Amino acid sequence: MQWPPHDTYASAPLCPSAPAVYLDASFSRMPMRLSRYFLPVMRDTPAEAQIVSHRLMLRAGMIRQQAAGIYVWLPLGLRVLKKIEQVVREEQNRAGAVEILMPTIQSADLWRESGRYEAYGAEMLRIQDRHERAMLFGPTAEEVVTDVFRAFVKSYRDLPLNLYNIQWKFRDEVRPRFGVMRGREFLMKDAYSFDLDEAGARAAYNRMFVAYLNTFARLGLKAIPMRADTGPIGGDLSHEFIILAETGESQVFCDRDLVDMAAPGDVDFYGDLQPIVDARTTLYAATDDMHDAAEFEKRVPESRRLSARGIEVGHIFYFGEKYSKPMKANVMGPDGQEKPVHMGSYGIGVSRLVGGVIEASHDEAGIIWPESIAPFDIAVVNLKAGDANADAAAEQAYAALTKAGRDPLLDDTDARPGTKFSTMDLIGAPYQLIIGPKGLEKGVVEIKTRKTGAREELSLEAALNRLSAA
RNA sequence: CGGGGUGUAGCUCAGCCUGGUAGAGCAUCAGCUUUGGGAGCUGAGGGUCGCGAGUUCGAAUCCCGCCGCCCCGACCA
Repeated sequence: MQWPPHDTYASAPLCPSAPAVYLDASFSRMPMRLSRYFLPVMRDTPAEAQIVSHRLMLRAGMIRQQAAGIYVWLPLGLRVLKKIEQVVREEQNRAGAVEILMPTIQSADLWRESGRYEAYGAEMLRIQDRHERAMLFGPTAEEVVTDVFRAFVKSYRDLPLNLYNIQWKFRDEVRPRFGVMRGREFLMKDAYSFDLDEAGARAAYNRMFVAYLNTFARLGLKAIPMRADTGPIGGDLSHEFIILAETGESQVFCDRDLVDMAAPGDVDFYGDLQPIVDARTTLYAATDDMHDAAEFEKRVPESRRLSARGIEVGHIFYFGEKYSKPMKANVMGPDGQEKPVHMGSYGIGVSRLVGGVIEASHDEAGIIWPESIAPFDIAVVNLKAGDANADAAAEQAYAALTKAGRDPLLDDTDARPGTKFSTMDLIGAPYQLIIGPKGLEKGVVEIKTRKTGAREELSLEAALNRLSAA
């Protein structure tokens, strides 16, 4: 096939209707008009979906199941996924972690070194390449990152180091369910810290702990760190971050005071983070497998005892020399002695969070996105496409909001008003700017706040000022 | 992996028990009428009834095998 000359691409806009300024690979801003978009919403609820996030993601045209626990991400879902990914990335970077990208397909040999090739059960998807070499679709990446580390880092002077990646993983769950909340293929942020000793590792752990608080807060979630099982390693350095939702997978118990504890926000990640961590780990909080009813009642006054369902959205873990020792990831210490590096790993289920956010934020009509990750932040609804006044006002609004750096979706289709309202409520943009001929005759448009349902009539100019400023 | 379901039009489902030419609503397309919270009328298109092998004159329906998907449990980011 003959490819067009390169400058054909260079000169042609990727989408004829979209000025170059629209293009943004991070999806942080990509205004769209519905007539040119792909938004296959469904009125009926597919029978296979049981929980609300799964139902709403299917109905809103965010995903399509391709096989059990494996999904196609449709445009609307992909936008949210990318926006969550970007929030996670920014907070990892802020906490000093450095992004890499590791392969999805890994060599079995690495896993034999750590001993996990045999230890990992049927959840690991084992595959063979054409040379009959044993490969696998990575369920996690400790081995790969340890291999990277040992190849390049030899001295304590290069520590601390935290490498993370955001990559698709595969775990061949016996029973995938809850849509993307427990798929087999899932997008995960996994970070790996490397330190000279346990004290250094604890500081690394605290940085991720705080980064997680900030990350989930930016996603509009109240995430509570709960002590998790540390397994054979022991110690107190493992926490699951749990969001509360009625459909949560596990029962959790905690002190109510933890629920509304504010995120730390701007902190010095290389200062002392221990007080921040302590403030959130001294109060009682446990998942059912770690729960101690007697201790719960002893430590938490009855009025503050909270028993609820929770969804795990993050997990941080210190595991010391578990991988560095068998894989010989050693560093030279200041004392001239070579020793295995101390490691920790820190996961966030990025694709799971899409479902998790919906579980935590929806109503009968559909999804209610937090502004930070909404696929579109403003839905501009032209109630009567084809009406000259409505068209002009809607186009003006769309252009102004785009220019103001917002991320609007313009519904310029000729569907009926009721259909438009239902669709926009379903896909959950935080604000709807409703423009119709009747309002324009009176000189007003309407702003509807999705979360509260509050509507306000005001002039187009005032509406644009308000929505541009946010 | 144990237990229980289910598979019929894009979606939700009826028909299966008791075998006899494939159905409804929504969606799609055309036309007309409508137009501020999922419109109405008329017409049209759309299905190897999951796959395979049986029984039978005849199978969506009965028998056997396989596969997919869902739910409960165990397991899990």
